[in-house]
Amino acid sequence: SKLEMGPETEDASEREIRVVLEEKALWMNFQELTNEMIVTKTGRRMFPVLKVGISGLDPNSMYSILLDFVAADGKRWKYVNGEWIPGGKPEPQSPSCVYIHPKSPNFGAHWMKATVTFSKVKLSNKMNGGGQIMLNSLHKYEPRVHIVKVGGPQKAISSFAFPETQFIAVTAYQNEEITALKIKHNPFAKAFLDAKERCNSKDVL
Amino acid sequence: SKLEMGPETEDASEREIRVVLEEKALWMNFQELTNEMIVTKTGRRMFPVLKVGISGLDPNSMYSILLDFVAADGKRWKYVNGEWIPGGKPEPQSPSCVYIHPKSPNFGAHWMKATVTFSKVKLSNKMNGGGQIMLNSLHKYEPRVHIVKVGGPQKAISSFAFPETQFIAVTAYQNEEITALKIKHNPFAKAFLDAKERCNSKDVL
DNA sequence: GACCTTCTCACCTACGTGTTAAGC
DNA sequence: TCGCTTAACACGTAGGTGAGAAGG
Repeated sequence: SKLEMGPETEDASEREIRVVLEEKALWMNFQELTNEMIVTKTGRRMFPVLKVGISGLDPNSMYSILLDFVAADGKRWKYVNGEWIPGGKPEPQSPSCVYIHPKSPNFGAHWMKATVTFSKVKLSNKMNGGGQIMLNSLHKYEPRVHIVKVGGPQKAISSFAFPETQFIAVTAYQNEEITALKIKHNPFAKAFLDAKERCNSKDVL
Repeated sequence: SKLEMGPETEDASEREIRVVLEEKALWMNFQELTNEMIVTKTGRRMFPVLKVGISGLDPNSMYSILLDFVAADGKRWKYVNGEWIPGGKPEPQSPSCVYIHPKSPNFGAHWMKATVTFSKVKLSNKMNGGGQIMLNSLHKYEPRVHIVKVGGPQKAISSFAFPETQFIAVTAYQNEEITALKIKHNPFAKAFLDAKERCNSKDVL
């Protein structure tokens, strides 16, 4: 299912819904180096995980929280001599499919009482309708969160983009500094952190 | 949070909501032997897992699905000489706390499109507000599912009990036939299934 | 002693990592 | 060759089993 959007924040009128990115410092460490996210056939989780704090909802109304990825430019990027350089011809990119946060739909009170975490979204380079989001490898994307009021008169959608979380989709990491940063912070990559530590203690001996 | 119930099926009027137990044959294997469920301080999952098919909801209305456990009798049971025998004095038992299915609230269409599975409910013998359900060890219980319409004028609750799924809460299995049946069917107990198989092949040698 | 509960343990399921070599 | 993708792999996280010994 795709989401065709008009201009952003169609209905941030009366209440002023706010969505703020969490762990911004971590994201900026990656942004500095130009962030990369692995895409695989079966889908790969994001790291860092996108987490947001939400406020300004009606506690008693029902909302769904959506995540999609906007092509930051239509360009194909290439990593040469330690640098990302864009291809010249921007192709038109349609917005990605939409990931629906698994706790959707739920009350405004639920979404506001704690950080909303998109830990389970999976990025793929193939379309295989298992809830994964298909992206084009070597293209740049910007995550975007949508808040949709459900049950009521519909058409109340607010959208929020997070430039700090931009990344280039890749099938294998290009910048080894990105790899090192992922290993340093992602608990699931602990095996490789341990390996590096063993290496370092060898150097000392 | 407790659920005080009047007579069952307060509002099964116009639509006739139906809730049917899945994997009934498996449940009856356990029922035959008098089923037991482990309770621990931190909470233990049920096996078999309670799974139900739901029909007759309004696809566009919002419902929450609840699970609780009714004390089948107030009696304390005892396993002696390979048999469960009840104690004489039935104590009054209040209904258990309520487990809210994690996909609640959701549309009728969602609940009806696939089997609803309570795999994550945890049974405990202590009260330690982490979403676990406290039961009294050595007492007999009957699982019960409630369907609550939310958002609307409330007070529309339908309840369904499943006699085939009755069990006695225990801190350690009493009937070794129950243990064997659990090991046979629960993938998480595969270690003990393998051990038994190694044993059997030894016998052959 | 008898009965029930608690804790630690080995052994699984299930799956998230980057690495590496092979494929195209 | 080169650039990119794929699949198998070792090694983690995270947590669900009953066994068996210890506790009350």
